[in-house]
Amino acid sequence: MAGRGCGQRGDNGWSEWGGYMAAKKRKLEEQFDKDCSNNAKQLERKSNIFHGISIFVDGHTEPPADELKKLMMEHGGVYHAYYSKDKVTYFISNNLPYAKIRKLKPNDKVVRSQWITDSIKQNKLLPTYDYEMYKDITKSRGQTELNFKRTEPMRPITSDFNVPNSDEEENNSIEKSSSSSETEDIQAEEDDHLSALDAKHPKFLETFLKRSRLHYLSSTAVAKKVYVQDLRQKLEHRQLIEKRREELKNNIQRSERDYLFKLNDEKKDKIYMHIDMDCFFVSVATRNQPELRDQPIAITHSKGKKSTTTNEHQFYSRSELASCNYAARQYGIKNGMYLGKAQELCRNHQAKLLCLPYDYEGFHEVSDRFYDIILSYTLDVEAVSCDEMYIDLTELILYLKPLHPLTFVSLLREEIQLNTKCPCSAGLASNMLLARLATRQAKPNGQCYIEKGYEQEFISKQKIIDLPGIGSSILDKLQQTSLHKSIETCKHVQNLFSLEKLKSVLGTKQGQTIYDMTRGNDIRTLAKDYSPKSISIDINYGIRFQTFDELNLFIKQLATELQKRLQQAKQKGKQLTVKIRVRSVNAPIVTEKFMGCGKTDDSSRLVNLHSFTDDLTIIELETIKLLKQMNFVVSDLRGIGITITQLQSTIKNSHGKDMHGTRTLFDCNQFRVPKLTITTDDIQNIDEPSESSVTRKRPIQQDQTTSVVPKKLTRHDCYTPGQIDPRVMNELPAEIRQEVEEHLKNPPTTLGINSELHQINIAEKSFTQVMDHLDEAVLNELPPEMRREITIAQKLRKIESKYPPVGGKRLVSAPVSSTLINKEKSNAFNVLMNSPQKQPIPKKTTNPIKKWHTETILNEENTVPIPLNEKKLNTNQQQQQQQPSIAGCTSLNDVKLMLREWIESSDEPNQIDLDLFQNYLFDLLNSYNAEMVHQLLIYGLLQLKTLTKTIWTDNFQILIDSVQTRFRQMYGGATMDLS
DNA sequence: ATCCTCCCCTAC
DNA sequence: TAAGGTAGGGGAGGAT
Repeated sequence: MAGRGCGQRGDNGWSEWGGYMAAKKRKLEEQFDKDCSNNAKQLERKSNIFHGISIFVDGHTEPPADELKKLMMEHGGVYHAYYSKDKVTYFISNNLPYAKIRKLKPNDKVVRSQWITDSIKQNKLLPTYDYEMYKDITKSRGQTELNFKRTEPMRPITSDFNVPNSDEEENNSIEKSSSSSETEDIQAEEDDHLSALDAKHPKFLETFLKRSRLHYLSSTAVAKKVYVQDLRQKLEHRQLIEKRREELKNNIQRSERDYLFKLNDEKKDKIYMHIDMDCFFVSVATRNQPELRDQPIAITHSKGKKSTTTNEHQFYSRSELASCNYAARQYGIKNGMYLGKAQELCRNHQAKLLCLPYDYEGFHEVSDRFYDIILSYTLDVEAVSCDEMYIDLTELILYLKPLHPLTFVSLLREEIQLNTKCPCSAGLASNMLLARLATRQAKPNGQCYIEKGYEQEFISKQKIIDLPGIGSSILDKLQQTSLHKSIETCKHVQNLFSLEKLKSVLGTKQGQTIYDMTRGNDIRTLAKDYSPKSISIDINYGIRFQTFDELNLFIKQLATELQKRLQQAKQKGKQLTVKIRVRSVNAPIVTEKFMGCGKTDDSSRLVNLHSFTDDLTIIELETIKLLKQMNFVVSDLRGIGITITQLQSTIKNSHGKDMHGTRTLFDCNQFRVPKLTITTDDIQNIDEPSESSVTRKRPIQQDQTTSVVPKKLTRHDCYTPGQIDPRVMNELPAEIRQEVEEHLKNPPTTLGINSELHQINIAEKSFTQVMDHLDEAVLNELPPEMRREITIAQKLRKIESKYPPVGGKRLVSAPVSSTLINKEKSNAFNVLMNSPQKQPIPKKTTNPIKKWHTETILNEENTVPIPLNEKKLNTNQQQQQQQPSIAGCTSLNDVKLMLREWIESSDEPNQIDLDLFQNYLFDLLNSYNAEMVHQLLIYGLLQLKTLTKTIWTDNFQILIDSVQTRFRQMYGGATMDLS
């Protein structure tokens, strides 16, 4: 993989950086390279000849890429820093290797840079024909494809000291095991320099996650927990277990040992097993070449270094070892170590480290087999990770009586070995802690049973650092308390620390835990009921942004991924935490590890969401909001994470049925629209899908059939205007509370309207609030007619909420609205109320404009625009004090950008979008920002002038007319001058 | 005294 | 080059 941008830059446009540039390394230059696009934004627009044209520059060009970038910006075109199959229309290059051509779409044109400069000279867009480099690109593709499809097979790369004759059969067999389609893809990406380097690249997140070992570990751990959990519900599986146990019982030949073993089941003796694959990644990668296992092996992304002529100027690789085998460990090599370091250790022993690539497909396969074998004997399993679990063997051993546990375990391990070609180790003991430590003792490829009577002896000699949950930090704390004595084993702790001492050094819980652990005590039982407590995404690699815009774009991707995870887990959360890592003041800008985060200062911030959510936009907006509260320089950002906590399952509970049933989570009293009498409680419940009890203790997760207990309101709580949190209500002094309730029942604005109408108003509010919170997934499943009804109602609602009475004059409820509300038989209504997923969502985040480019149901809608006079509805809504916004944009510039993107991206606007935009302009007028309205309309007209989009122009004119009408109403007949 | 937020630590 | 993710437990210290 060639270094991106290596040959792209001349000195052009960079004189301002002068000596700075000269002083820094190429990697640093790349960052400023990205920055160029920002500078370009401030460039003067000279023409629009490249309108609708976007380019990607590859390789060395004249003028260089930076200059081309600038030129494109000045003349209305778009420059992409990365090649994207979806976006780039012209590939600019003066010398493009064939290897890259195959990456292009058939219609992509490879054009010489001169096309750009000539076009500018003549001030018009010239035909590309004379500048195209590979005119027959489409034709030659078939051929190219054939030539390039077979990618260079992955081979084991020996670092430092190369394996002699590395091209021989030995390697071919390895190729076989590792040249999955995935590795082929990766290889394909690597052989040109278009791959995703940092988080600015649109594909970065995807490629990163695909390759990240840590992501693999955490995601598979969760997957296995879920898998075991699900299997427990399956009746068929219990039958399988019975069958398998039967077979086992019949097939074993008992030895003397078996008859000697007695499990004292009267004393309720327990027997736990911990089982773990040995150096999982390496074992899998070599499962077809076990003979390799004698030499030191590691799994790395880096291929190590091929050339081994001398030891001088060896490149020190910062690629981390995902896993290394025991042969490597004997030299002090450890998982997570930099490859460079590991190579050094090997070199010290005149050994060579064999670096093998990741084989994620194989990991999955082996992991699945490993689990399925064990699960075919028992479901008393707690999944720890893809290659590790705890098993409560008590019941199984009683069943297999008088079989010795270790006899069973050897049979089991044998089966695993045969089936996966990978070794594993197991530990047995009377509790989970000892079982786990026994495994460590057993490794590699062994088993160990700490029998009664040997437990104290065993635990005494265990190292503190080997206890689960004890890391270097805690060890340090312990050692610092008695500098003169070495504290290494459990025995040391037993002798030197009283319970009180431990608690004072480490805190109550940790102190107690360590006190117990060092004595071999552990009262835990298998965690059988898995439900996640948080779902999150963290990226601390490749984070390099120059502008907030770039960051925002990445956050959108993060939010999208997080939403996906929430939905897959069928969870919604009520709390969102953003965590950032910012380069420490003294840390170098260019990190030691390529694209790493270096030394950082970390901080986090959380917000309590208004309701349980898995909504992309809410996540995105709340994240950005929190980020804006945190002080940091964007270019110093090195890591970012979003965590959703306070989870609630969205699937059916014990009382309800799912979507296709009749009752759902949503189908609770609090979501029913009351018929006649309404209390303030009912209104509160719309906003707060919680049980009323204030006494239950957090955490809330135990019972998913009940909702969350209200938490105290804090400064972070966010409520939309017009909504009152019940907790606030409860805490108000009685007097004020009464007043507020009174106000809710009889808002001043409804004076003179009879009481029945109040109730309708409130009912209407409830219903429309519910409607606001529907998401497109639910809407999509409705029949078109219903959908339309709802969409119209949503629009009404939207408009209603945005139009406080003008000039003190109240308008009467429009008929549309009340019929809709009163029509309890209405299909749409019923379906809505039975919808499973819907929870109230803060209104501010339901802006459908977000869907401009991800068109969902809205563009299918055949919605008739609603005449202005029908839109004015009676409302109790409080006046919104916030600055009007659309799709999260408030500043003139942002809205302009969005407007431009909107116009450019479609041949004709869809009605909903137009309405939303119109509403937004009205909002601006209402907040006396006619100037902005004026500017936006002018800008829109200007954009349309350069295009020939008739439908657009017509629609935009209609919009302008409406705005003018509104403007006249407000400003005594004056008209905006848009000429 | 108890809760909450913002960390830190650990594990795979 | 390189792919330093995530879930969960728990402590410090401020807020209530």
